[in-house]
Amino acid sequence: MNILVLDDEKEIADLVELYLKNENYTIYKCYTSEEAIKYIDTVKLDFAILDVMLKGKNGFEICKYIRDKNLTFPIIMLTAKIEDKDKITGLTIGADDYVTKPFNPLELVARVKAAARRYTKYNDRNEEENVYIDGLEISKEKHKCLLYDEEIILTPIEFDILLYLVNNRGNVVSSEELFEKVWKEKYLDNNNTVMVHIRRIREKLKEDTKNPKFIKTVWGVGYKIE
Amino acid sequence: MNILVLDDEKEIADLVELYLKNENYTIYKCYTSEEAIKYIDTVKLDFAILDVMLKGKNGFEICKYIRDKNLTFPIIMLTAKIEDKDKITGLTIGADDYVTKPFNPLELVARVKAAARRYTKYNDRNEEENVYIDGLEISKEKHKCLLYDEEIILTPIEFDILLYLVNNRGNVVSSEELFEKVWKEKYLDNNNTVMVHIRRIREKLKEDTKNPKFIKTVWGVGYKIE
DNA sequence: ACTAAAATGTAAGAAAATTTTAAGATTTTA
DNA sequence: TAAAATCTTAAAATTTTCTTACATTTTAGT
Repeated sequence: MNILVLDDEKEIADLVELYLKNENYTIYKCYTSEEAIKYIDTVKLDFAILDVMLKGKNGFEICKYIRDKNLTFPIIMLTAKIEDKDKITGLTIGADDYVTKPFNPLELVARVKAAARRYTKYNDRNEEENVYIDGLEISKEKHKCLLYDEEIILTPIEFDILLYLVNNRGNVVSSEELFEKVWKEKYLDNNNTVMVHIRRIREKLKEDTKNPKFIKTVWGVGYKIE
Repeated sequence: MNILVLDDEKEIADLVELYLKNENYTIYKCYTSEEAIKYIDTVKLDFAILDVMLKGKNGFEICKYIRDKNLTFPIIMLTAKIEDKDKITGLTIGADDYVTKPFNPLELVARVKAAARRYTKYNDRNEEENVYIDGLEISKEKHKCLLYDEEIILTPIEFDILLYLVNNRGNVVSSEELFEKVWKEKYLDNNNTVMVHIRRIREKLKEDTKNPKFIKTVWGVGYKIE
């Protein structure tokens, strides 16, 4: 994840950088808004942490610059502890959260993670809500799976696998692809984890082992639902 | 879709307008409640986004004005993070959802879409004052909970959690969502606060621990009431 | 302002359910 | 028929949820 960090107080920028690098994020650190704009224009950023009060342009304007470019990644603003809370609200427009100085770096890290989590959640919400296939009905919102109107209790991973297959109805999906989409991590050695899960899903869907109705195996390639 | 946007902070109203126009909605933007009332009286609106705290009339009164006219389209309220919880709860009555400032415009767009979808799906609003589920009766107005006609004394947080679950009957609600809705704060690390409250509610509802009747846990996802 | 009671939050270990692993069995392909 | 791919199974490892006790905060009454 590429994170832009902008603060004209060198110590703070360095501190933030130190803690975030520790979480294996890539940091684009800058002390002036000019540098920040350069990064915004050239790097594919995933997150920004901006100080509100800078010498020249203030952080709010950078935030606005980002939003005006229709970039939607999360932004956290750093604000000095001011009495006037309305002012904070005003200055953090378009941001996702703010942290008042002085702050505990660990709290900042926690907020970064939380904002990033929320962002991916809202970004993934693009698929259709309900899917029907033969006797199978899957409701993403209710997190429910019905087989001939009878509820089938699936575990989170089982549900995600079935949903992915159903969303790619008609296409063959390899174990590798399934793993990377559901687990959201790189597929390394050929563990048969996916296979075991497929087995359990078939079991719960009361599939005929020799001739599955829903999840078919395409030999040498993967699985598919027609 | 015609959306009314009311916020006396010009930047926020403009930002919201920018993002919603991008989704091909028609925006009626205003900075004062007077303008808003003019639009409400003259335009056939489908949605409203209202700031709770305005200089003159507050957004809640506008919300009430809309509901008193028997208009049932969805309303999302914008609230500052700082305003105290009780006040927010009071002020968002009659609204469908709220978003705390600062917010990511993308999140707002997602919530608008979700509220609109729900609205068109079931056009009957969840406006009833009392909810009955099996032996459980919840009176929103009286802030009371009856189990087989016997009053169960719930603390404010317990009541809010139960109410939220009941209002989302049939859907699974994650701890994270529950926390953000009830506490109106951003959910950071995995605290088990929600879990402990669920436990206490179950206890008061005399749930069978191994097989709860009302609040079911959906493993890896959250809780739900059917 | 002080105190007691109630409400809420935190943390740690127990319990429950899921997920991974690994090894042997079976099926398919060439 | 042998090799490759997939399936099956069960136990081990991990994750999530539950429970409990206690700490802290808030509220209400003097």
